[in-house]
Amino acid sequence: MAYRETEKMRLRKAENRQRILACAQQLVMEGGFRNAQVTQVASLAEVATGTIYRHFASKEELFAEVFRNATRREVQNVSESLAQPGDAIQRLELALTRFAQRALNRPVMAWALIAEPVDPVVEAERLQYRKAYADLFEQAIREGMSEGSIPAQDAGSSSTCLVGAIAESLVGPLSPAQGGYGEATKTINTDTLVNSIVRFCLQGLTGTGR
Amino acid sequence: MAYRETEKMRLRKAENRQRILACAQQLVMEGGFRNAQVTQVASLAEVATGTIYRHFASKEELFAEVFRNATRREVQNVSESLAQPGDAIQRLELALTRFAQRALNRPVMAWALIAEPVDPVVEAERLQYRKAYADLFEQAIREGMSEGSIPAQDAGSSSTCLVGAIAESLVGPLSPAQGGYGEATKTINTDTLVNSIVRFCLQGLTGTGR
DNA sequence: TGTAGAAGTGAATCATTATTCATTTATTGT
DNA sequence: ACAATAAATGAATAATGATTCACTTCTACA
Repeated sequence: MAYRETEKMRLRKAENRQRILACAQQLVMEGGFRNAQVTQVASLAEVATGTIYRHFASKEELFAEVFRNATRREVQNVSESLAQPGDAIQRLELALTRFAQRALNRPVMAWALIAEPVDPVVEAERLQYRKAYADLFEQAIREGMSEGSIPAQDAGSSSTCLVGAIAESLVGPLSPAQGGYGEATKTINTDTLVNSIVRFCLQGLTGTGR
Repeated sequence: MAYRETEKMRLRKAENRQRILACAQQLVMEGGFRNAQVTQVASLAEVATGTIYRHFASKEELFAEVFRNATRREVQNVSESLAQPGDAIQRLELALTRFAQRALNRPVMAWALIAEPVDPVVEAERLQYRKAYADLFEQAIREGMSEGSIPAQDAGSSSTCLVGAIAESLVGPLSPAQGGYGEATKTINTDTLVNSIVRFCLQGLTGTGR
């Protein structure tokens, strides 16, 4: 008798899987989920269409994983911002600012994650992902309430409002229908925009202008 | 020679067109855009598939019009709320409250208008529709700034934040993935939820708790 | 009643993509 | 080298649904 899966082989398979994911992600980054077809992914990854299905149960699963990966990084970033030193307000300010700036720097990907119409499985991921942000914010708000920097309130509702306010504020600038920001306008308005959003959000939380 | 379009005929055509629109809307109200196919619309309206195409250039056009109609009513409602007597804050409070309550009363339609993934033409309508709300809010904020009930701020950014905060707060409750609100929970939590959202929004604008 | 023109019909067609699977190619241990 | 097994291939198939169009039915008017 003969074939037994060897370490080398397991590694190669893992690499292929990774490459497929990376290529799928690249396509999303370039043109959103809409023009990332299985065939495209395969040809970019230099494998046959059928190979994709050796690694992923369906297109939806593949792209759900792409979504999760892209998202994990963003959530991680927010999480780290909220773990910096400072009171809850300062940390939330940092997190919101960084989130917005990162989105504006990778507009197509951000739009795909935040607002692009996607199929139901990916949409389910999106709901989770928004929930993940909201949970992080909620935690920070609770901490603020304990330490006294944020007045008593329904932390859950407030956190959802934060997510919504920032997401909506980015949709316009990010939306390809609007052409996104032109390169020229970009650097000029980004900071002002981010400032206004953050101001509104913090004020919504604290009831205090700065 | 013979046929000349008569008044009676023009009327009948208009009625058919209307009926098609109404049936399409009904389907959206029942199951969102996703399960509103041209064939379904035709059969519900008791016309042949081909007839749809006598009245609308394409499926996308048809549903874009459905979207516009549904939307017009909502925007109208907000507009009316903002035209009530009272200072800007009071009027905004009314508008936000009514908007949220109406959405929670027609959850499937609201979800379709606010958050369901839709094709690009309808998505373009959605952006306009969100813009329409934002514009109304922006106007009210400006009035508030003039009359002194709202402190100086970027009215444009703030209005977008309002739209986002309220939309996001509704997505969870409305989303069919979450099953929407169960009937039981519905009446219990609706008011609390709406209150929290509105509180956050007004505070975001004014920097003042109530 | 005849006929020119318009409206309505719905089965057939087209378009787009995801998915399959019979076949080929690679890998492993004897 | 060979047998046993797994991985890779990609053309063919399947599925979904929008759209068309040759034909039928209806309307208006002389």
